[in-house]
Amino acid sequence: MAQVSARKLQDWKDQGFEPGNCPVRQVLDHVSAKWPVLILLELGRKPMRFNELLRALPDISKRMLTQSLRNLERDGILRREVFDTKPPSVTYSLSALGEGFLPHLLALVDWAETGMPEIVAARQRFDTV
Amino acid sequence: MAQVSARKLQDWKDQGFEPGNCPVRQVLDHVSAKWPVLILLELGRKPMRFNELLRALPDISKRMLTQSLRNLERDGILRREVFDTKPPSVTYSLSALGEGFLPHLLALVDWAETGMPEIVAARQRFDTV
DNA sequence: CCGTATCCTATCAGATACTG
DNA sequence: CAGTATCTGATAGGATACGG
Repeated sequence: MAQVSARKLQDWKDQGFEPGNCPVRQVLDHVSAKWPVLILLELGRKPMRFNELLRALPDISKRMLTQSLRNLERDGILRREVFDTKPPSVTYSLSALGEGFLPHLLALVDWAETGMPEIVAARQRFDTV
Repeated sequence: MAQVSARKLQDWKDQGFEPGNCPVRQVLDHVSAKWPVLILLELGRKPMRFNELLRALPDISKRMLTQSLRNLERDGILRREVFDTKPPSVTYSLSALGEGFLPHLLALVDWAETGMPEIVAARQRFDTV
């Protein structure tokens, strides 16, 4: 594993990727930020409409929901479909790209859940010193 | 996969996990933030000293490096060893927990790299509309 | 060498009010 | 229903200077 990590980093540096201009990091930032994670998990269950998401995520604001959805849509991770009914309805769903991301996200969440006891213990040790 | 996602979310809600008080998210935030990702990738290659990391990550500031290292140390993801030589030296290395995280991180990076062409295309479509 | 302390700015994110 | 606009407080993050 260390070798993989080492090779990847070297590859990037060979290509002149400074952390600042790395396109991968931009995407990672979008998907791993506060709300996008929750949004993607919700949409992993089923496609949803705007206000449906608003209700499912109790303490998100409209502003943040809109912004997060736009970012994810722009990156092609989710799809936005407008039905010109009255009143209008808009549904959001994962794209193929988004579906491909979900397993990684769940694996990460699993890792964090599994490691929680150890992490909590580490924190207590750190804080009491 | 959708089922896994659905069950997980329901489990959390049953346990009264609001997004705001979710401990998993705190950890995820720490490891997925701007600098920690790069730090973990570097330490995935080999243990490193403070200034060594500073040189490896060209545009990080001391302040941010210190802060990021402390967060990761507090969560027990990396280990900090002080050798009381003169001048003093401090080395950072991944803990078992950190080693366990690395594969997930690399998988995510891989996903992002593989998907980049599609993402770039999606962005252009989005921006030209 | 390995940090801390301070200051200062830019961006993030919540609350509120308004629109097609 | 599905947003946009605006204002404001909180937070992140860079630059610089200093200390053990």
